[in-house]
Amino acid sequence: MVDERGAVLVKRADAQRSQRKLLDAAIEEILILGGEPTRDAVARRAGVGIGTLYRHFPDLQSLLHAVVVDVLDRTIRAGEVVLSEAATGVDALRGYMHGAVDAGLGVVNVVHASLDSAGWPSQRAAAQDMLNRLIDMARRDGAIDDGVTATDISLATIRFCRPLAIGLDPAAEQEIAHRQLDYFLDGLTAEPGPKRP
Amino acid sequence: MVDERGAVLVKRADAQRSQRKLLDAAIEEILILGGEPTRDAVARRAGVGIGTLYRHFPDLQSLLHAVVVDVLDRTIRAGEVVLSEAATGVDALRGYMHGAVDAGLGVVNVVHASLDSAGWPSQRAAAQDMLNRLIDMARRDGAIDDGVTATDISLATIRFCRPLAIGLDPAAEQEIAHRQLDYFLDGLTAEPGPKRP
Amino acid sequence: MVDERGAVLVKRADAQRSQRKLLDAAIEEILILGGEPTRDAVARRAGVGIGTLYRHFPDLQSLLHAVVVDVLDRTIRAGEVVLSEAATGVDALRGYMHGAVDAGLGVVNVVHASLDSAGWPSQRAAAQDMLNRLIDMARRDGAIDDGVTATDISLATIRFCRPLAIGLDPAAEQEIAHRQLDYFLDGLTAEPGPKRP
Amino acid sequence: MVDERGAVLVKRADAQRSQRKLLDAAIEEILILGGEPTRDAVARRAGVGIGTLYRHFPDLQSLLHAVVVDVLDRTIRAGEVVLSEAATGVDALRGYMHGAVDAGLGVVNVVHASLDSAGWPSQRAAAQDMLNRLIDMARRDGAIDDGVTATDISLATIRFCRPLAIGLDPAAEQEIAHRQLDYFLDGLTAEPGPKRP
DNA sequence: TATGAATGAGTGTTCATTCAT
DNA sequence: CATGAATGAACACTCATTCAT
Repeated sequence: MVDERGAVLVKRADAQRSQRKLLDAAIEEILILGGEPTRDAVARRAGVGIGTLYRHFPDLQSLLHAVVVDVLDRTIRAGEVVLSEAATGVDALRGYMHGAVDAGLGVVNVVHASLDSAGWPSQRAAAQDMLNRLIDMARRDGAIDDGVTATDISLATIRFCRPLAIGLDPAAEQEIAHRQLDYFLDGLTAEPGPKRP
Repeated sequence: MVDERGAVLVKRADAQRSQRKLLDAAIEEILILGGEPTRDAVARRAGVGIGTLYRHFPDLQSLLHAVVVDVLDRTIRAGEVVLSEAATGVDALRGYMHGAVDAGLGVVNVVHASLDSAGWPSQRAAAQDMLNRLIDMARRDGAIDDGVTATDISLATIRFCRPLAIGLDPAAEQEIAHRQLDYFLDGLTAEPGPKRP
Repeated sequence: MVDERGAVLVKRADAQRSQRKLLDAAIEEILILGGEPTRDAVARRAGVGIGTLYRHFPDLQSLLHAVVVDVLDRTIRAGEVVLSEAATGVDALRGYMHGAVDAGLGVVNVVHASLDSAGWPSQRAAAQDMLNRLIDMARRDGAIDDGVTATDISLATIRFCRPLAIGLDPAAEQEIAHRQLDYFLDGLTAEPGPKRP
Repeated sequence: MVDERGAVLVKRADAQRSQRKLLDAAIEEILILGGEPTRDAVARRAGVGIGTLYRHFPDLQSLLHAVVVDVLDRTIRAGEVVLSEAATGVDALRGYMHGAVDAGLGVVNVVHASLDSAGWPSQRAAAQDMLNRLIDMARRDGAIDDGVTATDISLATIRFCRPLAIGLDPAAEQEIAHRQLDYFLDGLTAEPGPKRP
């Protein structure tokens, strides 16, 4: 954290503060808007000039990318906690997915579309790894079917994190998502029923 | 259908044709864009002037409203068919929801957000009624829990009709939605498991 | 000028008036600025909205192109007059080039750079034709050397129409250009001297 | 060159190096751009911070001024060489003007516009003096008319150094300029023809 | 003194909406 | 009624300039 040129480090602190403010502002805007925010709005909410936003994130891609990385990081950390604390695999799975919905992972989805899938590789790998351990744990308990994959969890998490976009307030969105997720998890851990023809 | 003033009838036919063209154009644009289309694009696709669009749909609300009504009508009709043909309540429920996903009911969601919930009352009632009969049928079979409501079905249908917006092609979107919906329906018809704390 | 649909023709009159105003405004701005004008300035000077400018000239290219065509048209017409009225070939040549400087043909040059050379083909051909007749006439008089080409006249006209860009007022610019042009024409019609090594 | 405070001297050497780098960078940018460069581009090419540029040249004027002085200095030196080596006044005149075109004196013109004419007095005087000696020499040979002034040479040099701005590559620009300049010089040294009415 | 992050005014461009024809 | 030209507010982006480090 410390190198020989003190002045440079001080500068960086300033920039990091701006970046953090911009990131938080972007996330808030995305959650409020339910879509891609305007640059002006992000800068205004962050309390910095529009030029500062452009210095840190020269195009929309880089801003959205940073937002995704930020939210993924938090989600992965939450998943690790769940893994180390949950009594059973099912508990862990439930804990993780509900946690993701709570964490506002939905932000990821809003920005997902515009991003090249090749981005944020380390987060992607870390998430994949964590999910595999989650599923292994649940399988060892005999709780979930062999057909369930990490991708299933991943995509379902994305689905239940997305806003329904029918004008609901955030609280209602959350409540509905959790209720629907409970049914989904019931299905995941139940005897498989008849499938679609 | 016929009155004494021929000219007026001709006008009306013209207007209806314009309206139909605008509606179809709006739906196509929404499906292509995955979001709210520009007025110019809708008018251009419909092959009418922008002024004509504004005459028929003075504001965004009225256009989106008309689109929702149009799509809902088709969905309800599909639900009625399922109701009259399915052997069991569960079959009917599965048939309806998978059908909705296939039917691209997703269009409704895209436009849902901007609409006041008080709109399209007759379609809403009709849909509500149909869903109630669907649920009653399933309950009589003992297939679903008492806690499941028509609103659950409604909101879940919306959820599984939404695009994940992670850059998937439509075919993949559909496949994932159906797979996830199967798990959800399993959960709906299974013994309720542990819920979120 | 008249077709079966009156309404359309009336519309076009409006559009033509706007286009004319925009063209004149663009030329004035270019002459004042000595460079590419801002869209806002052109629209403001023309007394129309910025959107109107974009409707008529969706990009800078099309506006500059239209300006070039407009100015070229006037220059060619002036050249034709000179051709039909001048007593000798040298008079015609002098008359044409001084006339071009007076006419503010310089506008052409400012915008020349950004244009694909393939543009405005008919004006180009007409100008070429007129210049050839001008040169033939001067050659028949024995006034100019065989080495002088239409391209020489063309490029020299451009040169002497360009502003010196040293902060002179338009009147001084014109005076200097005419004075320098006189020397150049003297050289064109004189015995060729020693050339650059 | 040496005073008691070594540190200050070191600073000064640093500053001079920065100034030289900035000047060279500005000239390069102007030659590449064909117009006024952005400050960022100049600083980047010079390899210094934007703040350093502003320290040395607080406003555009001072930067452009320094560029002009720099280029004029070189041109005057070239003129002196021509004066001392040319056999005749006409040769000297031709040599000087063609040399200026070759030297890229055009840079001066690009920046001329924004400068108050009162700037760079010593260079101006030196140039004036040199041109006067050039003209005197040519007059003594009987080669040029009494009407030709130092200002004529000055302004004509500027004219033939300016890019035509019609998308030509630098080589073609140079060739055309030299060719046109030859005709101009022919005119300057010929019997005056009929002038513009 | 050198650096480069922050600022914000200015310009380019789109698009919803109005209105004359 | 249909048409599409005109309008201008909103948003995207650049770049000259200041100032904290």
